[in-house]
Amino acid sequence: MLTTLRPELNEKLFLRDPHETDLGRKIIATSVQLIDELGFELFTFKKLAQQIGSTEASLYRYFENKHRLLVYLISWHWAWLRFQIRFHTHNVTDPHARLRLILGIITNAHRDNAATPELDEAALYRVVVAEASKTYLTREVDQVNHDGFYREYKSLCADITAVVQEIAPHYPYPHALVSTLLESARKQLFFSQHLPSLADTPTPETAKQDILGFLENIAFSVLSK
Amino acid sequence: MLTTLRPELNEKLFLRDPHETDLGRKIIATSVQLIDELGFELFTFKKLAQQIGSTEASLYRYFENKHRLLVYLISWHWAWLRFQIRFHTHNVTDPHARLRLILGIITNAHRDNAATPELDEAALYRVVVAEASKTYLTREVDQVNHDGFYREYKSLCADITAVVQEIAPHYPYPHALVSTLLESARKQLFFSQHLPSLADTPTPETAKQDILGFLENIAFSVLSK
DNA sequence: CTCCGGATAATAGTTTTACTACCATTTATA
DNA sequence: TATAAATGGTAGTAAAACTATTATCCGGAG
Repeated sequence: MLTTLRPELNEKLFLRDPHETDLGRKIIATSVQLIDELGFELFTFKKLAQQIGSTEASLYRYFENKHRLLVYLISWHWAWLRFQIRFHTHNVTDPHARLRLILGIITNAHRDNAATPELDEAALYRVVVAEASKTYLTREVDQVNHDGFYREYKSLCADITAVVQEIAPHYPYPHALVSTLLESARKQLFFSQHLPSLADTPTPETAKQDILGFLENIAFSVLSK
Repeated sequence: MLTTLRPELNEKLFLRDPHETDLGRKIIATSVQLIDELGFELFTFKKLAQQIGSTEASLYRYFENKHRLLVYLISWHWAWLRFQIRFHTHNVTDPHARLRLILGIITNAHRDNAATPELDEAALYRVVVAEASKTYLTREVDQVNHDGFYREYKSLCADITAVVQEIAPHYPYPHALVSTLLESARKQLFFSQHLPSLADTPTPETAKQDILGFLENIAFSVLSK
């Protein structure tokens, strides 16, 4: 099970595989907690090292810098989403039903009963909502992209795009639609928490369900034409 | 004309009004150039001061920090968009035509013939595309929002939402739709330039037109139900 | 005209972050 | 057991983000 939940990420994402060592696993688990708590800007390798009981230099042996660590964590989440999608849509033949399931998974509106022992999955999702855009909103996008660091996200989009194209083979914007749905799922959750006048989520309790309704409405309106 | 193009921004956005002094105007004009060139992370008050021929301490008299300066610049853009929307839809009565015009304006697909003497409007738009999310993806969102720093963006959304509600009074997600369209306009342009597999823009030349088509397709599919 | 007060800008710091070079220790293997 | 390779720890540096202090300008009161 553990192996299944630990997808193979691009090896360039790290200098040394954090899953191989005790310190490495501590880095992953503790950085999620700390970024969730402090936000990415205030998060530093020094604070992380103190929390772990290690030193800055040791952390730099695993990740080139804190941005690469963020890319690793976010990539892990995309790979994990992709795994969940494959798992839950495994024997669903109707593409409409598949897309509906996928939207449920990407809005995190489904209940998550799988165990991820090394990682606080809820904390990671909060980090994804607040910080994921920062993985590519950087001057080094093109370099980072060229090195294949966004492979997980692009694979996830490609998988969902295939479902969209199965539903509507002649729809002209399948890639844009999928990336918009993925981005909007996170952004609307962020807005519902911090800038509610930009969202339509009356109560925080039902926010994820409301967002799911919104995304389903967009997807199926657009694809049913 | 100049006064019209210089909307009243929230006074809390700055410590001293940059439009009142020579140095202030230089800060605005030069910071747009520098952020466009370096990206927000590598942009510093020291570099800006050197470029202007001033000092760090002087800049801190105008803006609390570089993040507040970014919020100011981005707010200026939202206010400017809102002005353009009012100007171009002034005597358009059909809400469908108005929304179509608005989408053209927010994708920057329309030709801009207005003069903005103090500001390189094209450079500012590139900054908006690459950096706007960073104005709210910060630990201080709630504080910054409470101080009214996102007023311009929220007013812009509110104006467009009103048009949406005129078209479809019973559509349940007007706020989410508008913020998604606004966010997607920028993000799809970014993707078309840096992560093209997430967009549907075959050539860079037609990117803005393609994105406009995508957004129109979403908006009118959703609202025509 | 000149002296004074307040506003503005420049100088020269401090603290923190991001990173690096170097040293010590442990572990794996010949 | 010897040794080198891997791992971790120490002690820096350069730059960024701010800040406290000092210098300069500028408009009015005497």
